[in-house]
Amino acid sequence: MSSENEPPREGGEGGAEGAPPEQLALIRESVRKAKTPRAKPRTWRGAALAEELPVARVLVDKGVLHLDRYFDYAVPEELDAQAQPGVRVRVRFGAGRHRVREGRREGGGLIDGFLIERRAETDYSGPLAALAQVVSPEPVLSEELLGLTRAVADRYAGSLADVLQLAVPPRSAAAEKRPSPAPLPPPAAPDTGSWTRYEHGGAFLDALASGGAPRAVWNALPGPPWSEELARAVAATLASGRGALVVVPDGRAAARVDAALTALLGPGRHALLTADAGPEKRYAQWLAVRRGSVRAVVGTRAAMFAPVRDLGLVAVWDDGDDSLGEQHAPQPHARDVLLLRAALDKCAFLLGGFSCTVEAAQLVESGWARPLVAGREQVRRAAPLVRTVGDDDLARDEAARAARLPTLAWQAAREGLRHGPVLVQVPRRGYVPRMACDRCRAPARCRHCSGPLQGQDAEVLRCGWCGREESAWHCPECGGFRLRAQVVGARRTAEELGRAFPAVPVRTSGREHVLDTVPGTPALVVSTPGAEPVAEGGYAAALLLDGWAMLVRPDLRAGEDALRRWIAAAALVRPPSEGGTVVVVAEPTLRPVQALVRWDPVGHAVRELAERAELGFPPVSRMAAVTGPPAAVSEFLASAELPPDAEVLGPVPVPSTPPGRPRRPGAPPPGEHWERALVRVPPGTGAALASALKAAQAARMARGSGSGEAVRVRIDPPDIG
DNA sequence: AGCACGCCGACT
DNA sequence: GTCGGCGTGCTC
Repeated sequence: MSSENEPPREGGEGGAEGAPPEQLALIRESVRKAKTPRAKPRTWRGAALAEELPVARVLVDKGVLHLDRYFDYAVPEELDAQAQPGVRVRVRFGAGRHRVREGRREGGGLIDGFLIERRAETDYSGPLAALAQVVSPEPVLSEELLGLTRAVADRYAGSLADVLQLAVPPRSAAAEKRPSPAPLPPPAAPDTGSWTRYEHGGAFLDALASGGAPRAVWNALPGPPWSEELARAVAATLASGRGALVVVPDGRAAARVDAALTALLGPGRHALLTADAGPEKRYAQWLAVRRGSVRAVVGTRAAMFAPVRDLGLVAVWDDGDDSLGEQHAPQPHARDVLLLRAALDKCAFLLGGFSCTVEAAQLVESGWARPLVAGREQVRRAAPLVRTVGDDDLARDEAARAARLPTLAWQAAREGLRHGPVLVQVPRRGYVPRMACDRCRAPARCRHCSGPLQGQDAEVLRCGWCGREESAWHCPECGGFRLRAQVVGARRTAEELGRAFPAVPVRTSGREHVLDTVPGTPALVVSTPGAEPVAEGGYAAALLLDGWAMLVRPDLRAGEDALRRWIAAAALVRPPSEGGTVVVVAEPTLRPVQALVRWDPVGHAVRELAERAELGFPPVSRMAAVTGPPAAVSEFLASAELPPDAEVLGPVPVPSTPPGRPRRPGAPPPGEHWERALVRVPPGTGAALASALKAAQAARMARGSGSGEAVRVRIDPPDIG
């Protein structure tokens, strides 16, 4: 545009004449201060400024550099109408824009941003640049969404720009052009349905329907589908005239809730927000929600930011599933984002699952949420019979050694197949099998560091801790020199079972081919955890074969995770009145195994929580990980003004990525040595820790690249040993 | 991150 | 008096 940046006419900008004089004066003053050689007042695009509120406060979308600062821009008159709070804008940003050549401002690339607010004046002392463009008049960033994203950025010591990238989907002009459908009136309140199985279940639904904001941790029972119960909670909230949001771990679960909502409410009352819809369709759905055409949302983790109007309920299902943790900075977890939403919007909160995380138990323990559980009688009626096969049983079991499967499992499979499908849960292929002595079953350990020896694909034994190769292993217990894998891959188990029951079809569900449902006829269904299909009428039996592998992981969550996966599979099995049986191959004395047998995931989580509190572990204490080159980490920690009772653990070296495997975020680049320190603060100090770390990051960025390399700060690191 | 500004030494 | 080296700091 040729008129851009032309020197102004003497006496100011024609169209701005009627503006309050002090506003214009301020803008003109800021222009006058421009460090141009022949400082003259300027206009923008040769045109006038907006009369009212001529300043636009903009969040410039430029990664982590600026952290949470806003920048003020002048609003040209022709953008006045479109430049509303919440719209996407484009601005010039960069030091280059002060370069003056032939009387024109140049340089500074065009950058995307969000218009945060319109103001009468600026507190910036330099000259304001003009908004270059309003990308679209759609106000995608509402005040509520801004408040939420800011709270998430604070909680996770991240930048607002990073969180906004997660919260606002990329624009699709085509989707914006299409009008969203007219909203439907609120539906009638649903009946209580199977919520009567839970103590206070009916009261919870009533509270939702009458506009209340109850908060509950819901331990779901097998039987009537959880998706249907969740749909009822959504319907009750809609009936109150408010909106509802449900976040689930994966597309399969979202499809189930979607189907349940359609069955209960008919089409048009809810949106499905998942990645597999494709960007344009997804944006159209998102817009329909933002525009208020649709009042309810079900989706995967990115839906946690969905701009539902007048939010009455947020719900999350199976919060122990790690896909509810965002992969992108600052890695917020859906459960915690929805906690923030419930607090900010003063709406109802529902955290449901067949199992129970320590975080969920903590919400109940602290009194913030109330338990929504079934009585023991209901549990006994719904949960299948669980039997265990421990090490002693295995040692005595000749058949198990010969055929990899314990006798009890064979019996359960044979019996189950007479009545319907049998589920076989096997470890994921990613789980490197650990090795043990073939004769006495003593685990094979590294002779240097006692780490676990693992069998690679290429038949090479390698220590899982120090990485050394072992070529001449022999058992220190019994002198044996033959090894066996402790767990068997899905394919081999499937083959073996198929041979044993030649008349029965074998179906597999896993990484590549995930089955959604299987018919209720006899079949062996071999599945990895999380990929179990739902069987029509329920499975007659389930064999959980990976107990050993799940429990030995050196992870705080190993027990909770194992229990969660077992219960998820066992919940697909018929009730005991129909002969439903589960066999788990794991030591019956272990706490998660006992919790499965008694079907008491809440009790398990409560005990775990007590232990974490005693040891000062999260989520009772809040932790943050600081990772980077050793010098950078120690410099960072020295410069950070941590809360007074913060405790620094480490730093310890970060294990480097084994060659040939993809580098995970937070792992050092090949050839570099990184360290990680953990910072721990007592309960209630989490916010102070996050803000201290954020401030230290900001200071570090401002100092520039000269004084050392960047460190990564991660609140609530998931993989602490 | 770019990118311009500025202080200081060397050269026409 | 003027050119240009890189160190420092800002981006509305």
